[in-house]
Amino acid sequence: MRDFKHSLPMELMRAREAAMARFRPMLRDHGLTEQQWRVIRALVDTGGADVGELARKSCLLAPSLTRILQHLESRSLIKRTQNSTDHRRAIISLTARGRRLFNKIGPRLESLYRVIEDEFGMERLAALYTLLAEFYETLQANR
Amino acid sequence: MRDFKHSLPMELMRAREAAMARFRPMLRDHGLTEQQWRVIRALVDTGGADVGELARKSCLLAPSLTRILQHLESRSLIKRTQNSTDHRRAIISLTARGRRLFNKIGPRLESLYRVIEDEFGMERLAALYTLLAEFYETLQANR
DNA sequence: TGCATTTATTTAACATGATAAGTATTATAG
DNA sequence: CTATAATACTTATCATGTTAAATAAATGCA
Repeated sequence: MRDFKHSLPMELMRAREAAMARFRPMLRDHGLTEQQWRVIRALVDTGGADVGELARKSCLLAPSLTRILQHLESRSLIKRTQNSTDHRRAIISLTARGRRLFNKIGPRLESLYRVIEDEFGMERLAALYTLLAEFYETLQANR
Repeated sequence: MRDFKHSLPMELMRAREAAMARFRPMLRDHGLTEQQWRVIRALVDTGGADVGELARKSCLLAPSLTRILQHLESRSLIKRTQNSTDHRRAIISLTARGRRLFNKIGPRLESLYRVIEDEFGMERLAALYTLLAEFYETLQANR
């Protein structure tokens, strides 16, 4: 059998964890988990979206997102607006406080990311991005 | 700011999830989570190890591993043997039942893995492995 | 030897991951 | 127009992720 060390899901996880270990402490200093941050960032990107779109953009399962939104709402970082044409959907958007938090954290995470770019090199990083995107597309196409 | 879609941790996660989606149903059919399977596989690889070594080999945090071992022990898939020289460490190993389960599932997962090899191509897969390992090493080295 | 320190593992507490089931709203066939 | 199916979330349940603290055994040093 193929060596255990060469399990692709494990390698993907280890690489991801090595990167997240750089980012997580700063998020934690601001009382955010990485998942909560993904939601906030998706809301900045979209300027407001329903739960389904948010789930796709932030790569979260619907039940997880439901809990995270409840949490963020209790901290007044997001707000819900009823969609007038479809009452099943609620449009989620950032509050002013949520935007302020994003503006404070975003640049700091960017600079941490640049350190990684410097260490690993832009070319290899780009190559990695390409392979990952191709891998994902291949597996989705034949699903 | 860099496009949200190009967040490396997200891309790593998406690629991993695409792969795991192929494997998870079969594990589930046998009542195993992916993490439980990683532990079983690490035990086959090592032929028995203490909790610390298992945590490293299976990429699990110690608290998670503690719970998983309790679970696997209750299903009689693993057993604990006291280390006579160091009473803090218990050596974990598979039971006969655990080995039988591994022998049943292992080959089926292997064949699923070969499908991915065929779809994505051995060369690109090897390139991906290499980049992932280099990325991990780079980030660990400068930690 | 005796005691502070380190190491190995477990507990605790809270957040998320994964699957199934429930609820409310909208779309659709007849 | 209405019963039915599909859609969009939410709840429920169990397992794991993450951090901090607790416990117990082994080590190191005065």
